[in-house]
Amino acid sequence: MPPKHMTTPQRITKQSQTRDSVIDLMERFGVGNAIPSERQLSVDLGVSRLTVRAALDELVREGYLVRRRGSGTFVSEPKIAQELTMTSFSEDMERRGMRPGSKTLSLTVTTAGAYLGRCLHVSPSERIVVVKRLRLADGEPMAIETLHVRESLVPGLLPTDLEEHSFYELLGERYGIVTVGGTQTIEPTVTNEEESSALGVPLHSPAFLFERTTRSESDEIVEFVRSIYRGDRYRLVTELSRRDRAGSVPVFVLRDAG
Amino acid sequence: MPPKHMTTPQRITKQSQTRDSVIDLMERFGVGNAIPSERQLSVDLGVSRLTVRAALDELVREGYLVRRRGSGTFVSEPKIAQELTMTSFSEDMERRGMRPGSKTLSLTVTTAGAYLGRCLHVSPSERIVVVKRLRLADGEPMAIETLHVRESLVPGLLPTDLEEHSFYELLGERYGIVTVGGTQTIEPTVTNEEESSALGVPLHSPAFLFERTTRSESDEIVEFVRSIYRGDRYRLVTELSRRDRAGSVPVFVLRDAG
DNA sequence: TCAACAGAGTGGTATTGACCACTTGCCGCG
DNA sequence: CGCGGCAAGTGGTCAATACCACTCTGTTGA
Repeated sequence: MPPKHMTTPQRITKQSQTRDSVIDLMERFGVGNAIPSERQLSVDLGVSRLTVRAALDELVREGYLVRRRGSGTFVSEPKIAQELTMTSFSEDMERRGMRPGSKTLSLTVTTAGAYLGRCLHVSPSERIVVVKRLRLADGEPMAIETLHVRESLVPGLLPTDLEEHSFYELLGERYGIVTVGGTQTIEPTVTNEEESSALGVPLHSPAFLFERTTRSESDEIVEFVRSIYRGDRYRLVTELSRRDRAGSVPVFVLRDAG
Repeated sequence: MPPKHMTTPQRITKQSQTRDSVIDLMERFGVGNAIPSERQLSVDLGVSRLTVRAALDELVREGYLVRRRGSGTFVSEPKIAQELTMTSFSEDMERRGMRPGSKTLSLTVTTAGAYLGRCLHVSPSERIVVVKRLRLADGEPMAIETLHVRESLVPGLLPTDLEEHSFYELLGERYGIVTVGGTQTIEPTVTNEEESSALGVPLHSPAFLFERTTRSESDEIVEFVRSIYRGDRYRLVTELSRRDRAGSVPVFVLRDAG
């Protein structure tokens, strides 16, 4: 049964190959140094300068490179911040050079009910797996994550599975579900008794409330996640610009303790 | 005395002219309809197709247009949300179709001190104007804004000035200071007694704390603003995507009351 | 010795031309 | 009447080329 609607979300284009080559070069040249000029890259990689520019444009937008007109294109400081994009807690922590941890507080199965049913686009009577996890960075509690997913999507899911793997890895490797996008909302909130004791912060401490729904390739809702992030350890940082051409990407910054 | 370092932040390029033309067309064709094809635009506007594409790329990134391969480029739903970019409260409210308001709570002059001096890149003994304003939308309090700016930059600033004009308009028109960018951080917090009574919310209500420093053309720090936004009326919304090419721009959404 | 200048190199913008993959709707065949 | 396929039109990608404005550096002249 061939897929009727074959989407090619990750087509191999010269631009994406160029992007990857440039990323290699960035590591080789190191932070603060200039990479070869656009014209040079276009010769070396055998693509047109336009293609090189398109690839560099991306990397500049994502903050990996800085252009200086008349001077060159330079590798920028590595961000100690998480882009506010589709990354898992585990991936994020590894990028920061910290040891990610996950402690499953509970794993229960209930029916969706009205609110969850609407979030997940399923019948209110659908059986839903609810997993509550404590997220750790170098052993310190950083966030509480409550995951909601249809039981039929992840049969046989065990609490220990989630302690060793990223949930997105599990979805992709064991269940063959590829996530492609989602919507996330962020609000300020305060911790309740349960959250305070789990996170080790005073009662009613300021915190970020993240709510995220994730979609699969076939545009189905895969999960609904509700996360509480410690407000004393995280902040959002945005570079602003007037009538900007590039479009800055906010980053989610983990602060130093104390 | 000619400026030694003449920057041209807003050069007139064919791309920007094309952008403006397309914005006109968008309004003429209306939401949901397709604008002329890239090839057609390139003929009509007398520019190359790549130039058209570059202009459309921007508008797509900013969410005004949606491309459908093989079909056309369509005007997307107007966002009821504020991009997390360099816009003033007044501009933002007008775009939402609400009546912006501003009530100056206090205007004092002090010395910068250690912390403010660092934020504004001035001596701790520098004289600083501190303005505390209540921001209203259709008469309802939405945020408290505390503005810090060097007195020497804005001589003769009056409380009433700020009730009738956007501060950025004042800076540009009366003082000849053009702002070009800045950095903004966002944290969760709770309201104190003063903030609660001014905003009309219970004590210790969740709120967003925005801190923003703004730079001028000559790369000097112009202002430092600390704002408290009601957490029950605002939320941040982000569209997520895996390995996205476009880079999604988070938006700051004003929720319905109640 | 030092300042001013010229040139090479860089990113920024723009054009023209071409091919591919996809969507859509029309037309003709069964 | 219904269905399939074909063709036109669309956005997506890429090449080769040209010129501009800016930065930096090395040379030259005072």
